[in-house]
Amino acid sequence: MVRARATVRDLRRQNRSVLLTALFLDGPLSRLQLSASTGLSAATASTITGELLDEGLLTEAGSVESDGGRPRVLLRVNPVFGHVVGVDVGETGIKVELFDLAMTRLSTVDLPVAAVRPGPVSELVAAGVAQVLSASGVPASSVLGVGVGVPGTVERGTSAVVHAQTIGWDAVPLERMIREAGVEPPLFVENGAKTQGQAEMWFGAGRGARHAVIVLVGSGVGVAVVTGGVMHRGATSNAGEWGHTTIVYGGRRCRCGVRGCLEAYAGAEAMLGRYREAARDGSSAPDQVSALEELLTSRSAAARRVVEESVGYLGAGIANLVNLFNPERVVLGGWAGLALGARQLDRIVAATAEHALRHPYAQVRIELGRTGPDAVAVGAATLPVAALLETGADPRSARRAG
Amino acid sequence: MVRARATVRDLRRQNRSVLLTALFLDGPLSRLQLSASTGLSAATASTITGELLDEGLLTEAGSVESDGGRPRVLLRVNPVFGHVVGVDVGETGIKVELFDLAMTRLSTVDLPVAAVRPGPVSELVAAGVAQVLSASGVPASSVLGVGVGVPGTVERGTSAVVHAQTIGWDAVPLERMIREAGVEPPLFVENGAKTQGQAEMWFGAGRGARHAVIVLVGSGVGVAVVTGGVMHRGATSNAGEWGHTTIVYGGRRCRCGVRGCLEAYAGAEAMLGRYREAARDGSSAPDQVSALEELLTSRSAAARRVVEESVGYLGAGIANLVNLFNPERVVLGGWAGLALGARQLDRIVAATAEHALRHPYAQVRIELGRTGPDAVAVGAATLPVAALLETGADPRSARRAG
DNA sequence: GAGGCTTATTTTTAGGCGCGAACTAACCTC
DNA sequence: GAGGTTAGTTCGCGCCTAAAAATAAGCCTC
Repeated sequence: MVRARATVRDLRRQNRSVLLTALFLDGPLSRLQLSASTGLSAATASTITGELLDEGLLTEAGSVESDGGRPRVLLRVNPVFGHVVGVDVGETGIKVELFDLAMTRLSTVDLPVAAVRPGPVSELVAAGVAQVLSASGVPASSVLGVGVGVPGTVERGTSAVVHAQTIGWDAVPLERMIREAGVEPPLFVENGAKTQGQAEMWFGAGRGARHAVIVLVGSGVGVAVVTGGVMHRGATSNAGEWGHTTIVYGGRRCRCGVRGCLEAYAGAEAMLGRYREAARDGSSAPDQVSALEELLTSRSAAARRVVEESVGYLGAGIANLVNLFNPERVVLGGWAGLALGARQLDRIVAATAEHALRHPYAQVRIELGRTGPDAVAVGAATLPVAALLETGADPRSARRAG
Repeated sequence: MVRARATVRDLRRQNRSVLLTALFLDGPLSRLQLSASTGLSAATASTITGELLDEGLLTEAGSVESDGGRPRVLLRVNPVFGHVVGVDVGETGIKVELFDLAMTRLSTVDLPVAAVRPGPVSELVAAGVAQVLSASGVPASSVLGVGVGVPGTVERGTSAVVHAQTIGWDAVPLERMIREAGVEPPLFVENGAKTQGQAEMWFGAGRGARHAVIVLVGSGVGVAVVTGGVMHRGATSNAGEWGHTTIVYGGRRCRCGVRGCLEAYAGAEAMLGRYREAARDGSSAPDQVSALEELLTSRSAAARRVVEESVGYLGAGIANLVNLFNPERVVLGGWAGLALGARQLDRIVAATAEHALRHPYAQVRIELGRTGPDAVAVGAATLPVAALLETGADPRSARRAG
């Protein structure tokens, strides 16, 4: 409600941003189409796109013949104006990916990690960034930014600080550390669930929704909430700790120490834990992923009961989000969420319907996620792109040339 | 992220809005103070305030001598530029209040209601509005808008529609009905918890916070969530149904039909219900308010256990909000919330601390509400004011003269 | 009590911006 | 190649804010 004052320069910046965003999200468009879809006059659309073409942000992308008139020239964001890097810092390894501005993946590097300690992780990130650049021949000066998705919450001050209880990170100044390890482009550190949510919003099942909840079920559970097209962060970027909301007051003890957290019931670890307790036949699976697969396909009564209960808890948890946020879309993602959802989406939806209020439930569509295994990295790479689009790539603010 | 295009007219509108909002919220200010606090140049602050003075939106409010220079002339929002009406539609009666633009209460009317049926309610609202106007001699043409706080959720389309399961309202076109009952000024229908939250944000314990959660415990429980200074509404204005989030999976059946809702544990009705079950000595109190008072002051073991448990459930519920929204402030309000909080705030805070994650909890301050019993009406009256401030009282858009 | 000093506000000037109208460009059909 | 049609550009206008200059309105000192 309380906005900041604005000047004519802000006007231009905003309209540049609007045009650039329209072109980025809705592919090649002619100047007149742009004018129609943004509401700007043809004159203004023309002068601004002219400016953006001069600056190298846009390129022409062929033309479309029309029935009897001058053909339209299609414009698009120049894929090689700059590049972006997305990094997924996981508990077992680091994935670094390089994209051009059309979000085409140019290079990928996977680096295994023995112990997720901040020092070595920062070094590996820097090494990975260098590797993807040299592998694809992209000069470092062309990189608009490096996005980093991390487990745990990210506090954004002058320099991002990471808190991740589960891997023992307490107030780790990761942004500074990565910078000191030799990464020069602007850094964007963000919680992995939020970067993955961003990927679903731009390229996956969240496309087009203004109010959406992206539920991520992996070993634990997390959520990214988008309201009014904006990712929800809260006062200190700690928002969205859905996994540790109480759903069974006085229930099972969670690894965070509290009783009855959703994560103690609905994550892969919790499901497998409850299964181990229920059936003493001991899964032989080597890792969580195949263990969950085994649990989900098992026909034993114990397995089926665990799965059924988990579906119930997850549905209730989703219903809580539906009641609180009233989204138009819920996207179920994360490796465990996709595995569970592939077989049980109907029943998850039914459990949600059972626990949610009729009215908000009637507004929502619940879908499976549609981004691949590198969603965290893709989402991380969108962060510098989002920054570029939001500022309208204002040439007056400091920016590295393309 | 995706904004709309803007023109020079939007610029002016926005800067008018910024100045007007600064004056409304931070009392009388001189032109130069305005310039400093908004970031606008002194010249612009001067021309815009000149315009607003001409239009009657502002008045001079004395001057302050300075040490050796020209004294500053203080400006303020003209209290009699227009008036606003706030209506609280409750389950037992309707309260109508008239304010000037300085939010000074000019007149109040309380109308008892036998059965909350939409038709009679609309008629009563219209009658109440007419009464407060004639009582204070304010002409109807001076009323900028009438805000109406209602139980249940409000769907805002071309005309607001109310859903309130608890009182049997299903898709009631209240806005149209009130209009047809003879209320002419613009109508602003909103959920009562949200209007009360708005009152706390502007005049109560929420002042100054950009991310806040206003928890309302009455007969049932509700919440208003403010993120980034904006009241959270969701896709169809149904957001914030905290009372029916599951906190005890499979627990007590709630009046909404689902098991384990927070409202089945933490509202006054739930507390009294559990008390009746626990202690068969039967309260003799004539109404809920005094019954709760009795419960809270009773020294019986049963009463103390019920209160203690309720504090735990409420704390867990608040912790869920803290984890999900990461607010800087939690305000506990509502008649039952204030009664409970007056004696047990420490223990509610402790219960919240116990259930919330360390980090988001460390950012939050939990306080008692500071608005009086007419908070819903005051908050409702702020709705037209907020609309006025947001549009910058643009004289080009249709508006009734002051 | 006149001149100088200080601070507040208004006026003037300059640089931008988006829009609408008029204009040019590039194609098609007959 | 004339006429028609659609796409894109140019130009003048009205508005906007910022910066600089001018004016207003007090206080202080000698």
